[in-house]
Formats: sequence, structure tokens, C-alpha cells
Amino acid sequence: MGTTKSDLFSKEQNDLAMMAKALAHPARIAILQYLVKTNACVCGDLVEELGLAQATTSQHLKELKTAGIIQGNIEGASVCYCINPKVWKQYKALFNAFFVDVDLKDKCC
Amino acid sequence: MGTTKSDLFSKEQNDLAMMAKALAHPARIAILQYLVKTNACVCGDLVEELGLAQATTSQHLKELKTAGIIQGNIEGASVCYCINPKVWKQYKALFNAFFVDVDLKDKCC
DNA sequence: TCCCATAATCGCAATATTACGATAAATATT
DNA sequence: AATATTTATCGTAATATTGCGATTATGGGA
Repeated sequence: MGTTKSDLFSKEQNDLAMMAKALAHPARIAILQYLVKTNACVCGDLVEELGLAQATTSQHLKELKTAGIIQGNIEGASVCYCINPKVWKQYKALFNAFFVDVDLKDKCC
Repeated sequence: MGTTKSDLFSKEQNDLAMMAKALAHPARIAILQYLVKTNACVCGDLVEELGLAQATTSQHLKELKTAGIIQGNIEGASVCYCINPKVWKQYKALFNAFFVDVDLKDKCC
């Protein structure tokens, strides 16, 4: 136990859940917002920006990279991170599709 | 350790992360999709629908209820769950606002 | 070449999540 | 009243996440 039973659910459901998981930490939200704001492909000033230790920040960056939503390019000694626009749009589209339907019917139990 | 350092981040960032966390499991995605589809405020057939144990299903329902995105009304011996349309729209709006900005600038590292 | 800066990874501790069986509480049915 | 149905909660085990110090690996100067 402790492991999600992914086989019970559709690929779409698992994908959406994985995307949500990538966003399910304020540090990762903050990283993405910062990257959106600066565009200019930041690197290690994220450590300062967040106030978390270097190791922790690096771990969050890795998770976002694994989720595909950001990419990193080596630039000398440092690494330049930025949003992956293609995947970003996929996230946007899928969340949008997920949240669309309910608006009409307001009656509930 | 093991605990998120929420005090480092803004209320907005923590809120978004909490919303994402509520969606960060395929069973909870499946529950929400089922409630959207049936509207008709389902109850315990979710256990059948999901294929998870009753205790586990109840636990996921509780998390969604705590997040505010669903509500439950007692109906005899069973409980009728449904989407909370107001909170649902808040989720939709916040995720939409989060994902909006990047579209213009496509250049990256 | 010898240091310094940057960032990834390892190892560990604390806590959270996921899942389930067993039990409890509340209502329905007989 | 006795029993069955439905759902919440408790307790527990397995695994995942969060966070950090220490270490490693790489590249840029001095």
C-alpha cells in the first residue's frame, strides 16, 4: 500500500492527476510564476527567490522537468531554466477541458 | 522535515497548490468526472465505479469535501454527493488565470 | 594547475499519502 | 426489537514527499 492503483483508471485520468501533482506544491507554483514573469530563462537565483535550500530547489526543478513543463539548458557553469511552451499549452488545454462542463446545471443535492 | 514550508509563499501560491493537490490523484479525478457526468448526485455506487475499497473511496471523498469542491447531503441511510458549483468555478478561474500568460512569448533558452 | 562558483545527486530524518480491514454509528427493513 | 445497509472513522502497513547537509561533477577564472 501507499502506492496509487493507477491501473484502475484511464490514461487521461492518470495524466491529469500527474499534471496536478506537478503543481501541488507552492514552491513549484512559485517557480513557474517566476519563469513566466521573467521569461528571461532564470537559473540559480531561484534559490534566493524561494528561500529554500539549494538541494530542495533543485529537487523541485527536477520534478517540473520530469513533468515536462519546464526545460533546462546548460549555459557555462549554470543552468538556464524556462517554461516549455508546448507542454504548458497542453496543461492549459487539459485543465480547461476538465473544468468546462459544469457551468450550466446549478442544481445539486 | 517532510512538511511543506508554506510560510515562504503567498496565500495565492498556497491556495493554488492546495487545489492542485486535491486533483492530484486519479481516483479523485474519476470521482469529479463521474459527478459532472451524472450530475444526479451520486452516493455509494462510487465504490463500484472506482474499484477501490469502501474505506479508501470514503477517504478520497473526504479530501474533496475538505477542499470544498464537492458537498455531501445525507439522504436516508446513504449520502448524496455532488459538485459545489461555486467552488468549481473558483478552481476553473484560478487555474485559468495561472495558465494564461505565456502564450505570446515562445522564445526560450 | 589550483581554486571558486554552480547545480545535481546521495543519504537521511520527519511527515504525508494511499490503501485496506475492522469497527462504529445511523437509518431502513423485516 | 432484530437485522441489514450505508457510510465514516480508527488503526496499521507500505510507500511517497519534503527538506537539508554533505558530496560530487563540471565549467570559469586566477
